[in-house]
Amino acid sequence: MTTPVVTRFAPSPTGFLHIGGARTALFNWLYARHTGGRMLLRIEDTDRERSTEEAIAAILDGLTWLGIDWDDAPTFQSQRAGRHAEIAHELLESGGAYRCYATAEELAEMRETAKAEGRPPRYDGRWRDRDPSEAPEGAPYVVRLKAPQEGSTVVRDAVQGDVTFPNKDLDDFVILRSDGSPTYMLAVVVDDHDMGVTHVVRGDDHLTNAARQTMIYTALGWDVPTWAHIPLIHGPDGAKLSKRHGALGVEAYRAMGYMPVALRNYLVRLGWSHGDTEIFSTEEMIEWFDLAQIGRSAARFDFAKLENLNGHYIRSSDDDTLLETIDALLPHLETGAELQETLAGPAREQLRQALPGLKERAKTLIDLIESASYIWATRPLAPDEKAAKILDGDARGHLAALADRLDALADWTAAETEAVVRAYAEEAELKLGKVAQPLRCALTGRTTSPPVFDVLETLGREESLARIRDQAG
RNA sequence: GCCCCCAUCGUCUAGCGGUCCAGGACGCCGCCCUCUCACGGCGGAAACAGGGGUUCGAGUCCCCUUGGGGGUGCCA
Repeated sequence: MTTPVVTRFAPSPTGFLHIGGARTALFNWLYARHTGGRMLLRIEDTDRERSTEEAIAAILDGLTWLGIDWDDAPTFQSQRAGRHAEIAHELLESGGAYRCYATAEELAEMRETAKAEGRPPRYDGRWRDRDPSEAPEGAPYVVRLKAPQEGSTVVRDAVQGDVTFPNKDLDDFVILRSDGSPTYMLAVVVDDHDMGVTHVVRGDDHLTNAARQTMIYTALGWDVPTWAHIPLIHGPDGAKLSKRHGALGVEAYRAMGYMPVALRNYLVRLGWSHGDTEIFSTEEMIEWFDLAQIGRSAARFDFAKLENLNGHYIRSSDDDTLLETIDALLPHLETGAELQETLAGPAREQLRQALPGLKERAKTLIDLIESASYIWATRPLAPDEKAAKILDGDARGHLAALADRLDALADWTAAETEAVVRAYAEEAELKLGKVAQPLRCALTGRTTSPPVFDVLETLGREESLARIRDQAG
């Protein structure tokens, strides 16, 4: 009989759910679902200064959007401070911890001397073995763990293997602050233990903490959970992910038009693999996910691949699903309200019908919406804004020049137009398609690029417009 | 500084001692399909960081170097 797996995702609500956190949550979720266990959610709001309600909402919203759910109500670490302190005092009584009266100045000095002497900056244990009677009367104190000084602590990690830390490198860290509040180190251990967490799946940056936490578990006589420290996600340049890169909240990805399935699929392949498989359904992910296949090296975030995946999911979504996805996205877009209104009318049906043709070339939902904008564009278009939206500045100029040439032909045919367009494109060293597409589509009566009418209208080419319409039948 | 981790195409990765003159995917480049773009199809360039070992045999195991990253708080 094996204990059912309990994982947890424990974000600190000091910002949004960033991409790394999202993947950590995903891995925890997949592992729990794979094993038939549970995934719990714990909000680590111990740092009252930096924790905000908005951040909590953003995190829950982000998880939900990604399709990650959790079992039971979320635990709020801040509400468990009493329990944390209780354990700290237990440790104090059992001799596993001690009171330290060193002041901030002393600590700073300690660090500086250590640095100057080329030693690692660690607490020197000055109160470790001192008699409590020596304590300054009524002075504030912190509680430090009486960490073993000899030997080593081994973190048995499901991803990293056994990682050994010499105990002499780990000092007597603080577990209870002078104001009686617990530090992260203590709080995590107590919470994970109380919540019955069996597997701690989190970022690589916590590996050293795992050693310290192991010490707490040991001092308490508790079972150490299975660790799984997953490699971090880096920016495209290999440096730690920052705002500069993709360390945006997941809501930013939503706003950029990425579908949750696509982001999830992208994320799961960052650091984890199942042979050569690239596309996973949710069921497949759950079925195949395992800690053993998680890689050990950091991965770089690559927008191009995400985009490709997104395009894949847009193409393979059926029209109704796509429509629903767009509906869900609209509230999160700046111009969404307007569009929502539009799509409540007949434009909705037009959009649905245009979708099969449109979705073939869209990389994001934003692309999709923009390429469909001819449906609800107000006519005649305001020259500068709307036209620019449809064609960029250069293309617009080229189109005008092209229209000039076409007008110069007395009675042009599709073939002639083709020739003129080709010649022009060659002279202007243009990608043929960019300029020619709208015209050619119009000539053949294709509607894949309806903007041509709008553009010609905008350019005031009434004559050209009439001809094209004629030609197109 | 000290401790820890990592290291296969530009990127994500497969590879768990021989079947690897290293496979897939994205991106890139050609060609095909085609009224354009896209989709799709076909093909191509592109990697085991370097050096020592171990072994009959190393991308795969060990060590060193180099290069990345993380940690080193009364933050989490």
